[in-house]
Amino acid sequence: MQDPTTQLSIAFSKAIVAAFGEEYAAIDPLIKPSGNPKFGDYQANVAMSLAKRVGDNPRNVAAKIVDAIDTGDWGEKLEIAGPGFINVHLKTDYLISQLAAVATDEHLGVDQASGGKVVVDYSGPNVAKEMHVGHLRSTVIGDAIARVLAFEGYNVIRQNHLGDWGTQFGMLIENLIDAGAGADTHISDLKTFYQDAKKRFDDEPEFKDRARKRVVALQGGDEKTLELWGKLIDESKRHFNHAYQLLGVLLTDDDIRAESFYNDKLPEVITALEDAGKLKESQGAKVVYPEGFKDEEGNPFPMIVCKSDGGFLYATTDLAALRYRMNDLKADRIVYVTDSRQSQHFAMVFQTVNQCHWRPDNVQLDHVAFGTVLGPDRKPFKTRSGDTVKLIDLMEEAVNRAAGVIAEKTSDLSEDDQKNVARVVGIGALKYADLSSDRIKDYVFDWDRMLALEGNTAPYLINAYVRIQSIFRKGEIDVATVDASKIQLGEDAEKTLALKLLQFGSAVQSVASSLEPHRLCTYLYELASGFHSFYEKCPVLKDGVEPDIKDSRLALSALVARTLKEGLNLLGIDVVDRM
RNA sequence: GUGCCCGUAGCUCAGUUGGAUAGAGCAACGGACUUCUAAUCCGUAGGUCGGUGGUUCGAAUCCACCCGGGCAUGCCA
Repeated sequence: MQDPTTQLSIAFSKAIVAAFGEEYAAIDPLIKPSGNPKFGDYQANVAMSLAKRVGDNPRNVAAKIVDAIDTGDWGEKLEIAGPGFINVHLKTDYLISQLAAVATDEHLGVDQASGGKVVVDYSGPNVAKEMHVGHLRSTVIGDAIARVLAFEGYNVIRQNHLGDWGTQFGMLIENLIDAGAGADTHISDLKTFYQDAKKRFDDEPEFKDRARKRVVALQGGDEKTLELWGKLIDESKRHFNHAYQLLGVLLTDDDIRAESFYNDKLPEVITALEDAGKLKESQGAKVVYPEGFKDEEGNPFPMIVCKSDGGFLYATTDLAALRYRMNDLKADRIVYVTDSRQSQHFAMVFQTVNQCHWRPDNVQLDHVAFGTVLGPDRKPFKTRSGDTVKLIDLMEEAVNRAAGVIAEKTSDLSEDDQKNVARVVGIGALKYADLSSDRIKDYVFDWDRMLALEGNTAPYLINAYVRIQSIFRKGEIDVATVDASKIQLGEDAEKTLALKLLQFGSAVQSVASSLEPHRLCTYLYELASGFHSFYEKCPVLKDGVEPDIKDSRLALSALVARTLKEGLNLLGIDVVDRM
């Protein structure tokens, strides 16, 4: 379906062609929702920029567009204001028919892509290492992006690039053996397991020696060693899946394509680079020189793909993974969700596949970079003792703190319900805090702020949803019985809400193209805020409300609830019916 | 040294890719509860958008140069 922005863009484009000629068909009419109601519902800002091209003053240009436009069933009134803004007042009937169309659309007015396959690479924890706060962002942001793209109609392939290979596995396997690796061994705490192995590797020469030999055995494909290695992976997956389940992300074992998956493809990468004429030698290592990268002396800056001892590096693995995703998975777009410290690395990897002409023209590569989670001291978030914060601990604390907030409020919820609300609100708050600010920036972690009922937080949004559920519960009304075509927009608060509801599609669309989930958060916050204003001003069930007004407000509320629920779902956040 | 990113109210953040008087929340102050749940709403106050130039009808947004801060900079990932 066409939202107002799309519909107006088409009408304005036609008017521009009618007024100035076919050569202006590609001009963007610059339609935006008006920031201020006194400037109408939407505005077209095209007249000012067009004025120079057609050699006329902007207000004349605006007048010609207004004369030529067919306002069809949507335009109530068009006004020219200021230097040449065209302010559009929409017909109420049009808004209502649009609301009805959105309400009957299972995608709530989100345009569906005509196919296309997108690989989203996210989370990527390391085997035998505890997931920590550093994994939160990749996992949460990546999951939201995967959900949004799937909702847009893309075929989304999630890829969890587990770190399951490398020299550290020598010490980890030896440590596992010493811990008594039996068939039913469980590692209760990955963090101490890893730290213990590391400490022994540093302190015990005998252990270090065994670890080195074990690496050779692993790389040589020794059966017993591979079995132990597999044990480590299974144990780690058990931990990861527990975290994913509590966090509520989509990742499953089927999404795992670990580093080791690419082991047998690494020699091909080197051969292919050689065939492309891009493989060079430098100080005994094999390297490529991606264009545009220079070292401190201004010389070409290498990316090492094969060490002087013959070993491969993560650049090699990433090239192999990229080739696999383009050639075997047939992806049209490949999205990497990692922290911004890897920006240069990915820029070099992407540049390399471009230079080798490995990337088909239609394939788009994106590095979705994000900043660091900071503590109150504005330094990377750590525990009091200076340790990294375990992801599990973070989630447990979120739930506990949410439970504390709930307990403060009087509530008739059962104990089980309270637990569930604490889980949904706590985890939702944690994820929303991570998603709601521009991902490229670092953000300051603050429990009180993310759990606050005011402001741009998950609890505030969930509360708006809960209030709507409360209305239907109180009125004993089945949501399925409301009819959006019966909506009336008599009050300003109702109209504001209606306009906001119609913008869900473009909000989702802008996340799909920019890969910035915070845009959806901003939208949902404005929607929830608009609902709360409406809730204050526009009684629904109270005495004295005419039946048709009541039905209208119920329909409006129902659509807000659906939009909030769907929007939060796209962010990977649940709702509850009462809190 | 070089490259990338960031700098907006006391604090935490938005700002729809160049549009109208830069917006929220917190904190401060003043209002609204026999309630469809006050877990909310309404109002007041708070700004040299790091700085200086430039581009143009118009700049927080684009370009240049500075100032601060973060990150990355060949054989870890």
